[in-house]
Amino acid sequence: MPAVLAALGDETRLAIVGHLSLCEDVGMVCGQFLDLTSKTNLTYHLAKLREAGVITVTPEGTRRRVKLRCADLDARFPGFLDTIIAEAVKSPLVASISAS
Amino acid sequence: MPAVLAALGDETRLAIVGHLSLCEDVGMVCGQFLDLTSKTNLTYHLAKLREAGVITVTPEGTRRRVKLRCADLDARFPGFLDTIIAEAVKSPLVASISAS
DNA sequence: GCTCTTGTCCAAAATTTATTGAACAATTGG
DNA sequence: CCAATTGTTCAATAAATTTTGGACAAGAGC
Repeated sequence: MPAVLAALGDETRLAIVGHLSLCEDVGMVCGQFLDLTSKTNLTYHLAKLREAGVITVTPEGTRRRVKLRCADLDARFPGFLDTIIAEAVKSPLVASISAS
Repeated sequence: MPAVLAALGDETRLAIVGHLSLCEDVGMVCGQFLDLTSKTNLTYHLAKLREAGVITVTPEGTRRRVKLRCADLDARFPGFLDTIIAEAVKSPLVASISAS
């Protein structure tokens, strides 16, 4: 739990989660978050989220599909994710991703 | 919101919140958390929680009474605090405070 | 086999957080 | 007033996190 909170307690990662919540089923590809930060740094942040159990990253050709682990999180911390994403989507950083 | 998450994404502070949730109305006095860390460091962590809007600290003679801002947090992030403290109270650090 | 795209890995640098210790305020109670 | 209690402030250190750049892996398509 502290790990999940720490993972989400960062503007960049919260923006990623916020945006992932807008396309739960489809997920996204790492490159779509390049407005937020550099490619290398993105790998770092996504690793943090993955280690905390917040997202899954599955290879898909030369890409990687990133998805929010909604069901798992809701099972572990009921209601928690809903509150988080309700706030996360308000971040201006989320809009910056959508716009591109 | 990121500030709140960052504030709670720390074992020590989460333990403080967990224990405060056990005595919501009465609150606690800083000295009661000295099992967790040093006096100086406690001032630091409590400041973090206060700045994030998680607790209030009111002078009471030579002491300071620390309280969880349950109502305010629930108004800002409905359901959030409940999930947090449900997990926070499980921390062994919370038990270490109770025992003393 | 090449090349392009998409990401990762690694080591270094920059930044932020957390922790410590010594000295200092404020209040209480004798 | 004096001493004890309770915390704070400040500057310094330690440690963890974030960011960067260069080189590299792995698949896709020509």
